[in-house]
Amino acid sequence: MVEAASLLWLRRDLRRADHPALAAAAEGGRVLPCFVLDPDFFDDAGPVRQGWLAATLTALDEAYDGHLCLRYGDPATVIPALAREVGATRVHVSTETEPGGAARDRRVRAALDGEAIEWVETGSPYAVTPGRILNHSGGPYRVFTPFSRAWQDHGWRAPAAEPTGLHLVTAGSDPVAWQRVDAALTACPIALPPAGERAALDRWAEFRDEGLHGYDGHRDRPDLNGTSQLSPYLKFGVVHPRTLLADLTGLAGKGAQRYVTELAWREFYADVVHHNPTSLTSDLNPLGLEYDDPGGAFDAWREGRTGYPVVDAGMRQLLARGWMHNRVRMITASFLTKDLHAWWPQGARHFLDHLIDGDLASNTHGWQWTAGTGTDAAPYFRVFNPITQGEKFDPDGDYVRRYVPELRHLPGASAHRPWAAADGYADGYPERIVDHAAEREEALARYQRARNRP
DNA sequence: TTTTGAGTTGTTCGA
DNA sequence: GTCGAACAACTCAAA
Repeated sequence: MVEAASLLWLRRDLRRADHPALAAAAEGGRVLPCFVLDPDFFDDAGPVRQGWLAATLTALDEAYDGHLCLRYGDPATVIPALAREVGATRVHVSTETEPGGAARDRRVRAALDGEAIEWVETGSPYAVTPGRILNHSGGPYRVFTPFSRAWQDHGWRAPAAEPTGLHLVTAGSDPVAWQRVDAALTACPIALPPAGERAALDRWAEFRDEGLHGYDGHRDRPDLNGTSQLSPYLKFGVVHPRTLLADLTGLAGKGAQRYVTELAWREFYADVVHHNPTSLTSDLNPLGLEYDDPGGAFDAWREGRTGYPVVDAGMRQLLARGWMHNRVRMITASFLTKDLHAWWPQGARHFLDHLIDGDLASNTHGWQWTAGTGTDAAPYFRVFNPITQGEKFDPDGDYVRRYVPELRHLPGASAHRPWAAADGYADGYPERIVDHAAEREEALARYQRARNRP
């Protein structure tokens, strides 16, 4: 057993490069990098999210040259015990801003209190740590565009330099913990993207050099491969947004500007959650709408058999890939909230259970935006039409046919209207479970009633 | 303090 | 088929 001056407790910063907490830890002597499989987070995560974390941890251990110490248990017990075990006098972390993680950190700090072990926070998963961007009245922004301007004006630090003279040490991992990781890899029901930092940076370089130019025009097209596909890496901090922003700074063009704006959305929603933690589970702006329990219709939505092709393609893409195109996330979310009249947390939970990029703040507030309860006082009349949205953003029907084999016999855009084709239902595609025009009227009527209620 | 302009991503209808 | 107007009222941000 080699003693370590510091633990580097990794959480949403599972990388080596551009890592301020690693740099800070390295300055103080030998470093033990560790990760805690927290049953509160891990055990109920579902096989897809567990699988992606497991693959990421396996790659992380390689990135740290096999030095990653993995333990299973409550961090409030595990971290102080590990620090004692290796004689560490400091625990270095990146600041956790999400309410659940922040509460966990408070418990761990309390457990370290009597131990003469210092807690050091350096950096966060964001270019600008949530809470730093304030409006002229000193309060938080609740509208995206002014936030985005203020965030860009504020700017961010350059990427952290690679620490010199880094000396990593090893401590025994909990064998049960690695067994759980291996089991999660085996049990993962979907094909995962390549995990780890090398894969993330390669993906970024490819997108930056080849995809960014067409990003502004293609990002809304689920039939094309026009997005960066970096969200699963950003979720665990395998790549830091500041790394991307540093690359984007010198780049002109609408694609680069648009990509910066998309990163700003991630920061905006983290900021909104920082100032409104209860918005993770309830309406940011309670409207007093009447909601339905969609019952069996919820299962049809979940499994992709609503009879609306682009909705079903999206829901099946989610189950098959652990990922769904952003445009289709909005269409499917609108369908659940406006056509089936469900309360948004029911859908948000399903997304979070199946997305490998499931980010609590972005997912929740994406849903709240669609439902009309979130930021952006949404016009009441914003109800997506799943048919025209499909025809507009999947104009050749390629996306639908890719994920809905029952519609592969329908050419071009006709895949969006099987009811209009003589043989539209020949391969067993289900009939529409609701009439969109009627449910749109119902949704508008509910908004009207909520508005008139005292 | 008051006022003014704006608010990611839409749909439908009628000319 | 294309295009502009209408679709509530409200909240937010900044001058």
